[in-house]
Amino acid sequence: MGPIRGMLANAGVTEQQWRVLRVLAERGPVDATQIAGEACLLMPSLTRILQILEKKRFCSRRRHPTDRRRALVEITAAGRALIEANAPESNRIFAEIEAAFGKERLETLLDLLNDLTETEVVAAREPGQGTTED
Amino acid sequence: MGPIRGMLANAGVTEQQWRVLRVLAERGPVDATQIAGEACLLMPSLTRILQILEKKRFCSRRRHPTDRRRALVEITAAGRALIEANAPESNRIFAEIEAAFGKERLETLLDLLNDLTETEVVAAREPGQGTTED
DNA sequence: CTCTTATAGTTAACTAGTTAATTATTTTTC
DNA sequence: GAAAAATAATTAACTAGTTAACTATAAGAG
Repeated sequence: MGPIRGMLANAGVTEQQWRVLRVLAERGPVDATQIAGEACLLMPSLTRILQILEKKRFCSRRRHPTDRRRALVEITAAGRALIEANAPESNRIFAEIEAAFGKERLETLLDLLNDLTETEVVAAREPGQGTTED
Repeated sequence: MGPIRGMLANAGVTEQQWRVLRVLAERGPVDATQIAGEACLLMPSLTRILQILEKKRFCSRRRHPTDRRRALVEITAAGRALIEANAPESNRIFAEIEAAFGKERLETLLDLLNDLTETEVVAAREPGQGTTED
């Protein structure tokens, strides 16, 4: 992520803030839990990131109309401008990495990582005490 | 790393502290830069981790005999005891992951990750201005 | 030998990951 | 419909990643 981080540092946002902004740009107004899922963030991290993005005027929040527990988060014009200003360079860098590393190998890598995540959860169970299952 | 972290939490250390302790146990007295290299940590992180480990009496430091800039860090008996108490379970968990995920696939994954790290560095160079090279 | 440069390590400031506790609201159950 | 359980989000406390600035010591150049 080095090159991407450098570019984003110039734009004044971090990698995670950028990821959240992209979710907001693509999905329109969404609640925090959905952002967390799509941006791979835990809720406490997301809470802080949204506070920062709001302070920077890159997003705004309002109450969910029918469920007052939820927030509806929306990107602002400034946020969208930031995305549009940096998306080409971001895409260029990713394309360069993909080309240098090999598209197939990159896909293999991502597949393996996904599988490993699932594998670990299974391996996390303590052996020999399966009282509720089976 | 979930299962490992759970085990280490019981032992009162974090993943990174554990990694540093293992380097200390395997290498004997070493300077901080070498620990950072082997444990994949940046120096500022390592500085903090060593301070914590020292506070917990799991390691100690003294001056390097010929270079007073360097520290020589060494594991204590308590640190070694912690390693010995937890190494079997740690190895068991890793073996379980390896078995569930597949030894070959795990090796492939690690190889790909190493390659990607190197690839990214190359991709980081700005294109079109190679004045010093070529 | 002194001035410059490089190296080892620390500190500072900010951001994020992690777990647990907490608040507010909604849904379920009796 | 009220008590209990579940859910959305926040806060707190701690640890670590990251960059930059800084201190102390060592090595090299004149």
